[in-house]
Amino acid sequence: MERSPGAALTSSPEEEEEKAADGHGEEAVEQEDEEAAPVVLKKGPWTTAEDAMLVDHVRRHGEGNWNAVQRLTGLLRCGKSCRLRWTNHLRPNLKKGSFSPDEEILIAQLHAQLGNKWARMAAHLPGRTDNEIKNYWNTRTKRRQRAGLPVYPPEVQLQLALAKRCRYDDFSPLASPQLPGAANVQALDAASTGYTSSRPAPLDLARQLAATSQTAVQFLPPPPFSAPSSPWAKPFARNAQYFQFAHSSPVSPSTPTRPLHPATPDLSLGYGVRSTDQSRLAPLSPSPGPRVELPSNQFGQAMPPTSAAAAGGGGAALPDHQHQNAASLEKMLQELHDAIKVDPPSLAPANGDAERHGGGAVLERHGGRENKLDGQHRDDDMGTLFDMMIPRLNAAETVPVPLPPAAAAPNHSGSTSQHSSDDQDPSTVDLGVDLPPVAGGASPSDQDWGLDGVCHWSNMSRIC
DNA sequence: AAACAGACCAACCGCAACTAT
DNA sequence: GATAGTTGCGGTTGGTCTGTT
Repeated sequence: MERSPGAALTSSPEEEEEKAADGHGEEAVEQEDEEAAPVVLKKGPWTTAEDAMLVDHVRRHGEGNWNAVQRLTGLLRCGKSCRLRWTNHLRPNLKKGSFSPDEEILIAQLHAQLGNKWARMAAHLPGRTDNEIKNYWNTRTKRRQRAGLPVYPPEVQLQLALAKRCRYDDFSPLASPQLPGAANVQALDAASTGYTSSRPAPLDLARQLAATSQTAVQFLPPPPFSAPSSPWAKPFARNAQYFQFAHSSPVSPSTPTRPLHPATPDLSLGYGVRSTDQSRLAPLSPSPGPRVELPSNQFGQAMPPTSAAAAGGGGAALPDHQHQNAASLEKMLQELHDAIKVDPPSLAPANGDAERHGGGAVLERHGGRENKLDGQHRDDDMGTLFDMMIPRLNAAETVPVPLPPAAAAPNHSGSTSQHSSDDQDPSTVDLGVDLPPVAGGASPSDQDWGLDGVCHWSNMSRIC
């Protein structure tokens, strides 16, 4: 193990650059090595001269053997630091700049599937580093949590809800056939990364649900990078509009576009809620392999029940597409009711389309089984799902729906820390659905989302 | 203009897995 | 198999930038 000996050198970058330029030749370091003198390694920001030395070293010797860099070049950096610098800043084909909207969506999906597996996520985002993704995610989740906004975009929330509904034990014996054309991150993960649990990741279950029931929850590739606006970091009203667009360019080689399934209802909930079948939501989980890693869920705090409403930016003056979204949600909810065979709370008028979906049998079978957990979780799950969806319906249809108290259990850990992440029981995965205190008679939707623009990212700083 | 807060970013630290001896 | 060295990963920290008061 390498430990940084001694105190870090503290001087200005200019000074360090000068030192690096004229002071640290190979001879000097070799001399030090011969004398076995302790080398005080430098810490802190890299100078351009150091970068040049490192680049030159990699050009000559290739990547790897990072501890030799200091020995061969005289660079007063530990191997770990060199590797980090190269990986995060110097290696070619790095993509700098802010994340595109589609990258943001993909990150959310990957995080929902993988948890805080930044390196694995980075593998699906060419040119991006794990550190970059990690910083991005932590910053935005912290901001969103503070604002009481959902951590995940609605489409991912829905998949999580489905996954939560379908407990692991219910599905573990089932095969998980790949959906048609589902070349995706999961396939890559399953093939190239190690899963460490014997149970499938939560989002696997949504896929299994989709495959088992004929309700066909479809998971499609993420949107391309050429979106005109950020669907997540921008006001949701605009998001919904954006996701009405049709795209075709692939995100990356690992997330190719795929043919759309013509007979598949769209369950993408907000980000891609369309009355058509054009959801591009990527498959979020591979077929359960021999080892399945459960996603860490470090977000103990849940989302407000109105989170889904944000996707549509619903409000008194709903644009047409948002009405469509609401109708689509309504239909989706009805389908889920039918599929899971749980009486929903009184909602908007039932949609007759729901009965044409024949997913109920299988789901009923699973839902009817006694779970390891107490029987309440079933209601909790549905409540969670309803909570995500109903407020949005409320916003669109002004149908008041009482929120199940079970889903209102807040968890205000308020931290994005990893401490609770990896050991959390995935069967109790928090969907990020939280119920902030609702004051007065206004609905959460009206209070929290869209109607007055408080959900806009630009307003975040003022919320708290 | 100054103070402050938040966002963003780069880098470090500790740990674990992997590999070579 | 044991040990040391190396690499990779994830969490955290601290500095800088930017917007707000």
